[in-house]
Amino acid sequence: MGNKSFFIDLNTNPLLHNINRSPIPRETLDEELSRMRKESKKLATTLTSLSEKYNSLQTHILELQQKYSIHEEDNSKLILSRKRKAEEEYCVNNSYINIEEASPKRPREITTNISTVCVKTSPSDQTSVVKDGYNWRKYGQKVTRDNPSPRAYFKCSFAPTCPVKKKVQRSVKDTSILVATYEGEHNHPQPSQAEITVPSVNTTDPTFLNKFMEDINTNSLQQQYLVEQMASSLSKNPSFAATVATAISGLLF
DNA sequence: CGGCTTTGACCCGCGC
DNA sequence: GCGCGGGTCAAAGCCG
Repeated sequence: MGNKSFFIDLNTNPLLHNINRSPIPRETLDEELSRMRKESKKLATTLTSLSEKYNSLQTHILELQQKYSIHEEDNSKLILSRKRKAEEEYCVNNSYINIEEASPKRPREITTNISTVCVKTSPSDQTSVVKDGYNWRKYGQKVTRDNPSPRAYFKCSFAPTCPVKKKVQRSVKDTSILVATYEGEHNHPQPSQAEITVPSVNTTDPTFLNKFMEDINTNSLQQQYLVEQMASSLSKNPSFAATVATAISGLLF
């Protein structure tokens, strides 16, 4: 046995075998085949485990959604005005939903593009700041009837040029969740991309998993968001599963 | 000193 | 018409 180190290319480029035709001993090939089978088994186990975790996460999300919708219904029957009910429903089924039309009950105010964003914060963080890359000026704060946490009112710093307003209030059910409601569209570029707390994720990007691993090590909030993104992508994006498999196999080897 | 936050007062729509 | 409650204003205070 001379040089025991050899290169495995997993047959990704069959042309290489034609170029390098030096004979490989059968024992070595058998050994390698056996090792690859083991690795394949390990990979299958990892994927099964990942799939199980995803399923349990999805079940959990569905349970939460059901809980929320039941609660909303109760609230609407008891105390909430129609307007407030409509506003809260924006956040029930997703973390980010665009609503094209404002409440018809307010004809005075022609508002378009109302959107709601739920942001998970650390429980110790008591501020009402949702970093989204724009600069905001707080112009009011109010304690509302249905929520003990005060609602903060913000205007874009570019006002009056920029008509965008933002309302931020903690969720009644989970005070670590900040619910930000945006009204209108910015008519200017984003002043600072660096301050964005919630990152946008391109799950079709092959380098996504590497970025994901880095993020896990640096930011727990981002970690939670990215896990949600992954769970969502597993169901919505067929190529994402392949990307995950590739990345995992990369880690294993 | 300028910009931002705080906070009480005021406005206005909605339901009764 | 009245009261309630959400949204906004604006003066005062704070901070870099």
